[in-house]
Amino acid sequence: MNMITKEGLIGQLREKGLKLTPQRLAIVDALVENRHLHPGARLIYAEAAKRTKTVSLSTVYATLGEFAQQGLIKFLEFDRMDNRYEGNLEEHINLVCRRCGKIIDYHIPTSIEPKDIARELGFVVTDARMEYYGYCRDCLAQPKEVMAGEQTRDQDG
Amino acid sequence: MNMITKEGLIGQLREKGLKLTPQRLAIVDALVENRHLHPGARLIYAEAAKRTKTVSLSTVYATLGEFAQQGLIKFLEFDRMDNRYEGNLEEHINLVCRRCGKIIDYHIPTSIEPKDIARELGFVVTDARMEYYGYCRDCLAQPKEVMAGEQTRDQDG
DNA sequence: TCCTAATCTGGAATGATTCCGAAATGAATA
DNA sequence: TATTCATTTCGGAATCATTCCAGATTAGGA
Repeated sequence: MNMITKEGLIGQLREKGLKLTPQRLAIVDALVENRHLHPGARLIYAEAAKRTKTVSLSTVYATLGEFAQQGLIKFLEFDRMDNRYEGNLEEHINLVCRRCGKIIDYHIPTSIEPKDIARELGFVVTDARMEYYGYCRDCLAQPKEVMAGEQTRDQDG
Repeated sequence: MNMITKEGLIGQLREKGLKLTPQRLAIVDALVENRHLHPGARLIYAEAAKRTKTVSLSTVYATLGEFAQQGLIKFLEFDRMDNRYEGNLEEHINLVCRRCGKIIDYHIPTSIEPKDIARELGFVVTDARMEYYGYCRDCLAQPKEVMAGEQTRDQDG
């Protein structure tokens, strides 16, 4: 496992010489406590706001960007207008439910070898990202009527 | 292979009862002729505009959305503010170069079995998407100085 | 306690995408 | 060929996540 923890993140901030501001600590908390949700900036903002007197959305964006850049968390470009961040740095597939939006991590048993790609195409892989879209167990358990007539997204049926 | 072709797309439009307007034909051409580029809406708009008297960006968006919804092309949610569409419907990995932005298709030799996921998690996969980020051969061939100091993106290092 | 680079902030700006009502037009039909 | 109308197109406004900015604040070393 390679999940973010409060201590781990704070330790890394110290190592990298980044200041420990109340805003950052609040964001760290929000991040860790919601790590399984693949939270977006808005959620982190809302959660962080509960934990400190002042935080602005600008700060949340800047901080998450900084964290991602430093490799503390992973940035997911997603969902058109709602990016997400994740604390699971392990290689895995994100299973994205088209109905409820929930994201489930699925550990990859065998992955495509970056070495093969480098050899074949000369392309050096630095980062991967995989998503399978579909319907999660909970949503499948819903009565049919509820599922029917629901467009998954505007565009990509 | 399962690449889009002009005849194929037009045939499908007919089958599905969609009208063949000059705008759509121009978009079809733009799509087919740039299929290896994973073009975004702006590019298609620019290319389509060369091929017909009138096209609006709204129309391009609507049309690409319609095509994707009908399964003629695949919609890629991407790049924060610049989505892409692709004509390669085959299962593959998109190799995204962090420097020049080029996207190379890499055919998947062995993929993760949706059946396994369904059995283990009850998650039914309807659609997949995989991206490996890194540097393409051409960019790696550049002198080091050019590569140095280049941030891949704002956020996700 | 001082000092300064690092941070924070609110609001304006950005830019892709969507929405909307009205005008235009394929193409089926008479 | 003319008629008809559901489909498509259009442009411009609206949306909305994210970024930018310039000034105010502050963490933390000296």
